[in-house]
Amino acid sequence: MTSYALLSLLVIDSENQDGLTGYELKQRADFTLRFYWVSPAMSQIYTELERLTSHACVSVDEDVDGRRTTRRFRITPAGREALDTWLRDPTDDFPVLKHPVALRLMLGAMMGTDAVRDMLDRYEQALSERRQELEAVRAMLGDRESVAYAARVAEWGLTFFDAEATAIDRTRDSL
Amino acid sequence: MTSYALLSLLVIDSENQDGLTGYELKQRADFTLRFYWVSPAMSQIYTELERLTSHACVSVDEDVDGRRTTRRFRITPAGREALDTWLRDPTDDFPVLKHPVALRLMLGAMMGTDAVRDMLDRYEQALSERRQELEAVRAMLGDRESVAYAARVAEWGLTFFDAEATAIDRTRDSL
DNA sequence: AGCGTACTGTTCCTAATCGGAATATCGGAG
DNA sequence: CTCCGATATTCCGATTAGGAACAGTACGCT
Repeated sequence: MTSYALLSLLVIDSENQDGLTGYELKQRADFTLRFYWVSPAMSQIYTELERLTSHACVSVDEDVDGRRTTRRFRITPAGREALDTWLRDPTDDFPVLKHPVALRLMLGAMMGTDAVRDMLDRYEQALSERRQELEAVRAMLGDRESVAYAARVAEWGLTFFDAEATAIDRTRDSL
Repeated sequence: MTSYALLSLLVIDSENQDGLTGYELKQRADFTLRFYWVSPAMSQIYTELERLTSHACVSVDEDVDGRRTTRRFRITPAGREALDTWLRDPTDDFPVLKHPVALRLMLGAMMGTDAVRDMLDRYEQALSERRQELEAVRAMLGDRESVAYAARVAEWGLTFFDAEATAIDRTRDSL
């Protein structure tokens, strides 16, 4: 799955002819991918790139910058095709949510009402920070047609964050 | 993290004096834990139980049932304490969402509007099935005080599902 | 010029998690 | 008594997580 996520980052960047380094891919992942997926570990990015290269889904350019050589990766036509096949595969699986707050809330009786309230407050705070970050991404995308789908994904994320805020309020009211 | 999830299942079941087998834990996880976490693989359940046993957080009863011996696991006071310490730890991390639909939506321009619509329809369908399952769990919990927190977690999940439905609608309207 | 330091870029290591297949026993329907 | 589904555990390989370690680069500062 992660390989498709990386290919998608490479496609999105592909107007830029230079390609991306593993390091840059990590940065892009940290910037947007993390809102609806996870930002893969460094280690995984490089191993996936290795694999994608061996499948000819990405091509590598070795840049010699003085004393070190860095590698820039670009998606190949074969990579695009693999991505396209995956996009058309109708067996999309269901989203996975790992929610530490819910996990703890389950044991609210053991925590006590005050500790639950504190936890909710902390989560509310963290949530509003994330929301602002995503809002900034959304604002940056504007209404340019070329990034319309990215904007839709950002909107989706904002809807999710708002629902979380609602859930916090409802839970607090029920205590 | 998974070990705490298992401990929480054992705590919740602990009115029942018999304890649970690994298999039963898997069933409980499939039933509720999957809505706000993941249902761990068999392999992981047994390895975690092994580890928890070695840390004296769970105790094991070997039941000899005819030709085979099965093991029932119960949480120990030390296990409760470990769980309690974790519950009071204020460093709860942020929820992680892995959303395949959003990942594909990002490349909507490559999919084409029709394929995007189809994907949204399929997700809407899958979502309503999940919602019904969770609704059934919620109904089963009723308003008994002993499961009030589980009910709150279920409500939280329903709020999430409703937000997903909203996001689907908004995305569809924007196409 | 030399120094410090933050950033860029890659590799490496370990642990945790995933996903089921394989195995084997049990319990009940017919 | 036989078959089949449920119970129970083990095993395997692959993927994912999370950073530390290492090395070069860019840039401001004195």
